[in-house]
Amino acid sequence: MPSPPRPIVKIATPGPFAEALDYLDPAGTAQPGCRVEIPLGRRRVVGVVLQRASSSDLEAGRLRQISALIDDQPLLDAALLKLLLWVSDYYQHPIGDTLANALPGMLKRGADITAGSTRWRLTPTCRGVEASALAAELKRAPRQLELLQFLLDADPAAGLSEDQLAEHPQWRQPLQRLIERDWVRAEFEPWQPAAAAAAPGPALNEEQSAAVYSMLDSSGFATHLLQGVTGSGKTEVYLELIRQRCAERQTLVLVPEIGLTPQLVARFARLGLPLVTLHSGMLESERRRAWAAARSGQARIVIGTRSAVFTPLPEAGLIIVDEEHDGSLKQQEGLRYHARDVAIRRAQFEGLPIVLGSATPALESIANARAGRSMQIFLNKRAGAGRPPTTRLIDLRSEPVRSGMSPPLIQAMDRHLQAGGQVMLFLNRRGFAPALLCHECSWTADCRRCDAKLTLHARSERLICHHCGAQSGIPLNCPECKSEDLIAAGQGTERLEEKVATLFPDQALVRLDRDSMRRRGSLEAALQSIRDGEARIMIGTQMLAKGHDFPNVTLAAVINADGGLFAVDFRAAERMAQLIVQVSGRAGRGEKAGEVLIQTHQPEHPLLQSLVTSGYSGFAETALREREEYRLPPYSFLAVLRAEATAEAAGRSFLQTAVKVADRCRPEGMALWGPAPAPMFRRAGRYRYQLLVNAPQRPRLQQFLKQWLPQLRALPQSRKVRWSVDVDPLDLY
DNA sequence: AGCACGCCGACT
DNA sequence: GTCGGCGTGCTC
Repeated sequence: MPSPPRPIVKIATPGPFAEALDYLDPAGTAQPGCRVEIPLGRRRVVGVVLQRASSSDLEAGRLRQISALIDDQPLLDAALLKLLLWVSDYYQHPIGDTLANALPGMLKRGADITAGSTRWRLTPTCRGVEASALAAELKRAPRQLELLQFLLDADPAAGLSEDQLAEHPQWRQPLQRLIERDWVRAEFEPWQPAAAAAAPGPALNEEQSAAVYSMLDSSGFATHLLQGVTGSGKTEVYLELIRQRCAERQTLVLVPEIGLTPQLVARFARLGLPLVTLHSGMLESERRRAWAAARSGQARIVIGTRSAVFTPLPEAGLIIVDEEHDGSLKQQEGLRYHARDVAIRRAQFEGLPIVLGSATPALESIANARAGRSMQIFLNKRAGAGRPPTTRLIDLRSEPVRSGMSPPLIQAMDRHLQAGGQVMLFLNRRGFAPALLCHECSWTADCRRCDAKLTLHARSERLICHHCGAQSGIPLNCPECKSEDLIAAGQGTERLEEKVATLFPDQALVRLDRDSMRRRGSLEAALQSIRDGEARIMIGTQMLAKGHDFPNVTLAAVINADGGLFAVDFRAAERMAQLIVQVSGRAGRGEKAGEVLIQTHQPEHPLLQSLVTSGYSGFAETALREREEYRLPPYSFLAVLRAEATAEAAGRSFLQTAVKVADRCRPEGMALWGPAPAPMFRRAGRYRYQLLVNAPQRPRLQQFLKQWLPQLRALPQSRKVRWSVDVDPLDLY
């Protein structure tokens, strides 16, 4: 008689396992989406059940049993599991680690999913005793007294959360003693996400209403590309759409960096719906709580960064991806997913409408709209008083430039400052100067571990490598020829700040970059001083360009636009155009007319010309033609195989083998480019190579990767180099 | 990824 | 003699 089928579960396990591992579940209680504790080698780990099965490819004797069931209800619902399996498959990433990307840290480690929190409070017993008596009793227990004082200082109604308590050094032992005295007690409180009072917003203009109306005019899965110029009021369109379409359901809002957009969160709060945010700056317990509130359906609006695309939403009704072109939506290590693309897939699986919003959509998104895969909606008018700024190119070849500043720029700054406007200058290079060189022998200060020049930071008196972080002191004379004639070459924000300070000594100046904003709260302080009008001139990197609304800025200038025109990376021009448009969006948001100046050595460059004369759409037209001609995305589909090692040739040799393997399974029309040294060959002491796979269709690329990568994993060589695949790469370095 | 096993060099 | 370096291999 055949033995009855044994209850087997397929479990996604942390580790480099491409597939799920099989375990026995004799009780048969582990449902898909539940976490389980399982033995793996000599350890115990937390895995997630993907599937129940009645047989296994593995011989029966090698199967082990689940040690414990953690969740009796699935933590991840079927829809989310399906999405995560798709992500693992599409990005060629181990399933266990894919799921790890979707779960808050605490849940990954097996913590309980309580949609509430433990609050620590003083008991009535304690409150009934005089403070002096308490102190007397704890005379010989100073740590308990300190902790008690900490609790006394807290709001008695709110008490202290576990996290707040953990801020107190060495809290566990004294807390235990205080509990034993019945002076302190833990109370569990079911948590409700906050909902502010609903408040009316501004009335929509005709264009905004039309946008909302056209997005309402669809059911089920539909992608809407909302291309709205800066200041056109995209957010109001999102809010109205939620009000009309999604008030009874949950809305997921993805943003590139939440730290930079507290204003956005504040505006969504106006809906009067329970709202949570999810981003990396939160404490782990806060993340778990927000995640749980989304999963329970209590949170109706979930605003989060990249990984929030994996939040469980039992009653999802709408997905919004704001600033959909932004590169930080793509994860650049480990599971290299693009949150926008995953969101589109999720919307498709769950039959939801999705809105992609941007003033400067990714060329992929524009191409999708043209191909009829999404509906493109334009907001061309600035809402309120703002008018579009005038844009002018400054030809650096015909101007005597000093420290990056041309006379026409200086004159324009003078004019705008005299008129009471604020001025913003953009330079995508922090530090004082991007190179230090010897005037006598042309020695340059290079990074020892990278193929890069060290950046001179004058303020901190260091030479810093912006690629690996290595630092050294600034030499007084040339290490080669001993000359004292060392020159700081090129422009950084620090030097620009110094120059502008001498040109406009009476104007308050603020510099915004990673170096000047290192201290907590300094960004908020700087932004406030700009909004107050206290700062007159702002100098900064990208940081300054993103999303902030400063009504009194009338002049915005790009100090050097050349970087985007001749870079090795085919997306450099797109990024430059997006930056220029974002920068332009900073000028003239209030009542006064704005002006935008762009300094360049290539004013006649077709991409720059089309951008200035016909705006971002004109640029996109030109850029898409170029992409089509060179068979680049969105007219082809890419994957990069990267390999690096401390030995100089190991990466190349692995990729050469990979090419040989590919030749055996390469489908029609597929091209392999390389292996070639990465644009920065040596970085952080490792030699880097890459191999580009270019396919005419997405399914063809997928099919190829699925045959190719398992063969590469099986190569003995593959364990001697560090390698990774990047499907739909954004950066090619 | 972790963890053990195993096989070579410098120390109590 | 052993402590510990990190190469190699395995985990349902």
